[in-house]
Amino acid sequence: MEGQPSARATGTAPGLQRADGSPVRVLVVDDEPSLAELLASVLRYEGWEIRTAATGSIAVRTAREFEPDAIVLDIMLPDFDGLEVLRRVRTMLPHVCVLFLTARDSVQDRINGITAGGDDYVTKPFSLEEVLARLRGLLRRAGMARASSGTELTVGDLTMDEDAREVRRGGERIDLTATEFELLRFMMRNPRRVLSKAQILDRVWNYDFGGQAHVVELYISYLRKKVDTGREPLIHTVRGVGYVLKPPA
Amino acid sequence: MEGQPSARATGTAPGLQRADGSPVRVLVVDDEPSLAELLASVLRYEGWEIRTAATGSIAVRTAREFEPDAIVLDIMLPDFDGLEVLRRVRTMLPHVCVLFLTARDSVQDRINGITAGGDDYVTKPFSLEEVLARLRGLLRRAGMARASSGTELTVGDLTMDEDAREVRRGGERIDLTATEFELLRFMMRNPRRVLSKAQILDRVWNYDFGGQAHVVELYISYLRKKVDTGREPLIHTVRGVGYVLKPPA
DNA sequence: GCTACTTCTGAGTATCCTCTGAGCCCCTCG
DNA sequence: CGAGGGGCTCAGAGGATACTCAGAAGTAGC
Repeated sequence: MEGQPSARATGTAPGLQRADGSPVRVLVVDDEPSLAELLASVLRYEGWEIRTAATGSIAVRTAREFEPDAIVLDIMLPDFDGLEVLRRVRTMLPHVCVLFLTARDSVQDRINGITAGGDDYVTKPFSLEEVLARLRGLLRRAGMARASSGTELTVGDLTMDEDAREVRRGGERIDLTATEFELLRFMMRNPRRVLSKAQILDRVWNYDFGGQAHVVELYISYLRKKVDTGREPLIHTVRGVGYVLKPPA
Repeated sequence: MEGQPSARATGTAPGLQRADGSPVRVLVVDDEPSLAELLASVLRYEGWEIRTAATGSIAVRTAREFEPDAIVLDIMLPDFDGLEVLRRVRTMLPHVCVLFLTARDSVQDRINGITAGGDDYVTKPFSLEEVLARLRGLLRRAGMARASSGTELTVGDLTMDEDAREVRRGGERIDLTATEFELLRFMMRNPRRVLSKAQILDRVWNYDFGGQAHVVELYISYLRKKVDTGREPLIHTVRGVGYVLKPPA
C-alpha cells in the first residue's frame, strides 16, 4: 500500500525504465478479471504502463498496438493458450519478455522449454512480490536497468543478493526459507517505512491466502532469530501499526 | 473544526494539488449520510473538492462525471460492494487512489490484495485524522505533492517523519504510542493555532468515542513528558481555551 | 513411500496501551 | 482570604496487541 513510488525515488532499489526514459510497458493477460486487475494495480504502482487482456486474441491485438516490453501471460486462456499467443506476438516483437502464469499441476515439461529462451514463469497461486521480482529480473536482463547498480540490496550491514538468494549480515551468511526470504526482501525494498501486517500479507503471501495476520508475527519472529539475534536490531515493531526495517541510528 | 484553511495557508505542512494547480478532487462513498457528510466537511476544509454518493451505482456514475483523484469508499454498500465499484471505476480512471472503509468485525473475512496496489483502508470506527493522513499519503505517492518537500513535519527543533513514524527533538529520538503520535501529528499540522479539547477529541479520537475531554489533558501530559521535559516547551496551555504548539519566540 | 523440512494453526504468556478515577495545584474572582 | 473551576498528574484496572512455543498439516526430495 504505502509508498513504493517514493521509496523507489529515494530508496536504494534501482528503478527500471526504457532506454528513452519512458515508463516500461507491460501487458497482463488473464481471463480472471479480478486477478488481472490485481496484477495491473500492483504493476501500475511500480510506475509502469499497463494494459490488460482477457483472451488470447485480444492479447495478440493489444500487443500489436501497445508494443509492450513485457507480457504477464496466463497459460490457460479461453480461446487459445498462452504459448500460441507468444508464438504470434514474437513475430512482431521478437525481444518481448514473458512471464508465464501456470497452475501448479499443469504440464511441467512444456514449461521447461520456455525458460530456456530466457523467459520465466510462476505457478498459481503466486505472491505479488514473486511476480514483481521475476518481472524486474526479466526486464533487467533485457537491458532495461536505468542505473548499472546490480542486484544487491543493502540495509545497514545486512545485504541481499536477489539472484543468488544469498543474505549476509556483517559478512556472515544467513540461511532463510523461501517465505523468510520473500518477507525480508519486501522489507529491504522498503527500508525506513513502516509496513502494516495487511500490507505484508498482501504482498508476500499468495493472493488466495485466507489466514490471519498472525503468521506475519510468526515469520517476523523467525527472521529476528536469524537476522537480529545478538546484534543491534534492524527489525522494529511499531505497536498497532506494523514493522519497520532500518539501520541503527 | 474551525479554520483549518488558514492554518494551511500559513503553516509548514505541504499542500496537495493537481499538476495544473486545481484542487484535488475526492469522492466520498458511504450509505450513512451523516458519516459521509462528516467526512466531506473535513476534507473540504483541506481545500479539496468533494462529492458524495450513497450507493454503488451512484458512485460509479458520479466518478465518471466528476473524475476524482481519490475515492473514500465504504466496502459495505446497499446495492453492490465497494470492490465492484472500484473495478468499474478503474476501467475509466486507472490511476485513481482508493481508501476503503471497513467494519472492524469484518476483519475476519479480510479482502486480499487491497493494500497491494497502493490503495489503503481504515477500519470503522476511525479517527478523522487517520483518514486524512492516509488520504494525504495516497495522494502524495500518486504524485500530487505540490512541493518536493517530503514526508517530514517540523516545528522548531521538533521533527516528525510520518512514513517511518519517527519523531525527533533536536536530533534525539522520541518514542510515542499510537495515540500520542496522532495527537502530536494533529498539533504539528496546526502549529501556532490554539486547538480546543473538543476539536482535538473530534479529530484524533474515533468518531464514536464517548469519553470526556479529560483524556486530552492526560495525553497532553504524556506528550509533555516525552517532548518538552528539560527543554524549552513547545506545548502551551491556553487556559479556558485549549492547547497550542509553537516554537519558542 | 518414506524422511526432512517448511508452513501454518492454536494456545498460553507477557507486555504494552488506553482510559477512569481521585487528589492536588493554581488561578480567578468574590 | 476562601471557594470554585479548570488543569495536571499519579496509580491502577481492563483490554488489546504482540511474542513464542509446540505440534499438526502440507510439501519436496530421495
